[in-house]
Amino acid sequence: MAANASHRDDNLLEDIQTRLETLNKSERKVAEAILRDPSAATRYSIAALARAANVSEPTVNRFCRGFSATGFPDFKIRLAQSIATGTPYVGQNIEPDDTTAEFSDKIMLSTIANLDKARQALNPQAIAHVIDYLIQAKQISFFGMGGSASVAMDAQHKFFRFNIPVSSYDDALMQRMIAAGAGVGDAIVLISYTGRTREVVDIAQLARANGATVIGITNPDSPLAEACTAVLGVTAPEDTEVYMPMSSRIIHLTVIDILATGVTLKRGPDFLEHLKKIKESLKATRFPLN
Amino acid sequence: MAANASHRDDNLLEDIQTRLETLNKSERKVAEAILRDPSAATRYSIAALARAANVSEPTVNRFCRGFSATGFPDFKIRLAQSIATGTPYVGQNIEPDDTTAEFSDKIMLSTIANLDKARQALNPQAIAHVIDYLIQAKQISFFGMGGSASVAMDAQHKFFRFNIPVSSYDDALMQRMIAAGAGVGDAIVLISYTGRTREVVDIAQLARANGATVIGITNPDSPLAEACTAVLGVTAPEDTEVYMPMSSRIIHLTVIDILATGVTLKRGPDFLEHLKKIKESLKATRFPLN
DNA sequence: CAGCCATGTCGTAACTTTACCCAAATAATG
DNA sequence: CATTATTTGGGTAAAGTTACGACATGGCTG
Repeated sequence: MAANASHRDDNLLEDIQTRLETLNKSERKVAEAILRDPSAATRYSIAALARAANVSEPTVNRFCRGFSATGFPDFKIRLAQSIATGTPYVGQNIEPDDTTAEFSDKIMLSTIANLDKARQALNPQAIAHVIDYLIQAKQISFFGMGGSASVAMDAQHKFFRFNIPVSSYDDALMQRMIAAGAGVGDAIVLISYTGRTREVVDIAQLARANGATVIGITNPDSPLAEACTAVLGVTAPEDTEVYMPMSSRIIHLTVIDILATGVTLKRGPDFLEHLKKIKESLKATRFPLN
Repeated sequence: MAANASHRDDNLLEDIQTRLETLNKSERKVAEAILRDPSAATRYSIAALARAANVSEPTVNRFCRGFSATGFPDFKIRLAQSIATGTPYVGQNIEPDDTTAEFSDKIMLSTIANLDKARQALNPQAIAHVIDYLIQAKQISFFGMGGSASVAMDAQHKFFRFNIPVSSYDDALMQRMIAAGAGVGDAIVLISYTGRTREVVDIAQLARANGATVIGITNPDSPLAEACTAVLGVTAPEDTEVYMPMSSRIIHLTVIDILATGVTLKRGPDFLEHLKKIKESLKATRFPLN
């Protein structure tokens, strides 16, 4: 896992994109040639790329060095990895005249990219702590409003399989009532994209004052994060683009998956039998596979 | 977008792993040398790799050709992509004694891998059709049961912003009632992981018999898929592993994102104003940024 | 108009690939 | 069963590419 971590964080293509402005004339030509068709660039020789960019070979070489590669071949390897990480459309927004194939791909890729960013930002220690809290809880409530309501509901559905009492609420009043009645031994998981919704922060403070364990799946530097016993930070991807959907829901869901898996693992092997029974119980409702 | 699709599906590292048995003595030495440290292999020259594997340079070259590369440099590029595509753990299941960091990473990576598979399998034409159906609909209902209930709910939340009447149901009886009362001009979107739940198939047939447009987001070869007017196939990733969560929900959600975006785009620029207003309306509920 | 930075030309070194050859293993035949 | 074809696996060496460094030139700035 650590082995290739070093290559992970430097998304070369993104770098090229952002540094485009700061480059001088001929290096920009190289950058543009690469961005025009990044995957083709990985197949070019230095001579071919030089020709495509209308510059000389050493210029290409210097360009590569500028991006802290030891030379052109090294640069190509890094570029190849960067492409595979899935960013032909890095930063490229959805345009009104995109074809269905284009915007579909952009959405998929940006979702993937965001998940990967979240993966890198993951804090295993914090996750381990939250799992411990959840295991100790006598009762768990998942709260989410607006777009996070469905995440809370999904969490309930997943945690339902452990035999702790679990509920989810998308209604502010219900949430407030639960928070008011909560106490030591109760865990409340608050899911919020921004972590800035007043109502949600209020509820967190109320529950915590009553002695409940309050867990936030939210933006790490937000009022909500401060109000929680433990926080799983999901740095919100920028929401500047009109058409781009929020991928935060999807990251939140994946975090829920991780928590549920963590709880399952801690429960030990005898618990697996219980899970299998639940799975079996669904078979009767289905058409058999041929 | 199509440009790099060709390289996408061939996971070289996996290939090497599986074909290891079928290789002859010295080619196996090469394979082993690569597998010993794949990311280091991308930095080797052909001579260095030959030395590491105790074979001659042409042997390495022949090995590369065996994996349908045009030569060693091409092979290295493909290897680099294969590593970046994120296969430290792909295929590797979660083990009971995994650390938090390990299983978290595995879940993230497998989710990403599944999303990428879905991306490749995407059928833009089918998506375009479904978008057309949704735009023409006078009313849209999203149906999902069990784990898909939250997906349906999320879809409702997203489509709510377009000013068509939208609802979502996770209750079989309600779904049946809606299906019974549906008619031409109504669109019903059924979300199901397996596509084999009897109840869901029934409902699809009922709604369709009444003239409603029935859209399935489900497994393409399933009874449900056959009962629908249009299907967005999401080939279900294998569900063999006990600990691994189903990533199908996440794929379904992303498909919902794509549909919602498609509808937004078709609605044209004046509609963006409407969306902005909705966004603005939420500001009052939040703590300001600083 | 002097100096410096940006860019290109050319030659060389490193690397990859091809062509050729030998050895071992396998199959075939007397 | 032995001996000889034949195929397969793999290495050596030379030819062909590709990339890199040193140096030269041209354009821009002060």
